[in-house]
Amino acid sequence: MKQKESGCCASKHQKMERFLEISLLMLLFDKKGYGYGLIEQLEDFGFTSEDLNIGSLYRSLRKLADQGLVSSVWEDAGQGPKRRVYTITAEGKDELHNWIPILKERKSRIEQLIETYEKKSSDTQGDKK
Amino acid sequence: MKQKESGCCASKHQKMERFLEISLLMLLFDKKGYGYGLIEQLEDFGFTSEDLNIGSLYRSLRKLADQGLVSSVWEDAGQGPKRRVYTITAEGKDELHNWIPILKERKSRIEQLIETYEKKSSDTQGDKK
DNA sequence: CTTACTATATGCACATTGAATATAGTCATT
DNA sequence: AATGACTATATTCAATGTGCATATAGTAAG
Repeated sequence: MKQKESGCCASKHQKMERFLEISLLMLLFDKKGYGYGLIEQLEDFGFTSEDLNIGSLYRSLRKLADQGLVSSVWEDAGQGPKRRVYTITAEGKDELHNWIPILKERKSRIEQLIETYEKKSSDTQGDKK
Repeated sequence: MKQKESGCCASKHQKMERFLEISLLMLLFDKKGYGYGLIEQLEDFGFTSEDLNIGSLYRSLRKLADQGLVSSVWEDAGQGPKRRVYTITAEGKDELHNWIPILKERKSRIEQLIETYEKKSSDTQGDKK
């Protein structure tokens, strides 16, 4: 039967690629932000300049906008070029809310993998080496 | 500087696609297994028949074999067709070992997202609705 | 004017993925 | 031994996702 595209958190498959999108929604949850400026804020979620690609960032923001999860306006920054400033929508907040249980499940799956490894590797501790 | 392809856990980017590969290595850690039979064992790690694709499974096993992380032989099952039975190699065990800290980091990143959400959503609890 | 920086956006080649399909041996029934 | 159901492995294909490089352009400093 599958859960089909139920509007929320579409895509039954648990892809980690979406981690960036979720992180962006999280950052925008309580205050607006713009692409370039969000980069350093993403460090709070473990993104480093090495593994964060600027192109992917802008594409993700566009994708979120296309889905209606954020809205954007051009704002004059006073200093430097204008910025496309993003604000989360009510739909975006719903989407984020719906992602939480999925994140929790994913977390427990990772936990189980770690626990399984620790159990298995201690069982074979008396091996060679 | 980046960590480059340091032999272990190659690919600096934390892709969740590899979750299947890691799960397979985990299952093969202490006993051999074959493709079709591993499917139900994967349920222990949260894979369901809906989100597990048989084609991806065989491709992952082949990929692991290409990397030298598992080896395979054809075995007569007594019942039914022959099976390509996989066994983890020493390199495969090393790879799995090296993945553990990465899994732990990933887990803590997810935890932080969840905690951040719970904090933020409680801050705005007095909103509408 | 030119250089450096901020900021957004796009093009392209490549990798991953799900779904469908292919291949083929085995088993039970007739 | 012919049929059909099932086990088991493997491959093709189209769609999507990705990193990297590059394009575009406004602003600031000299």
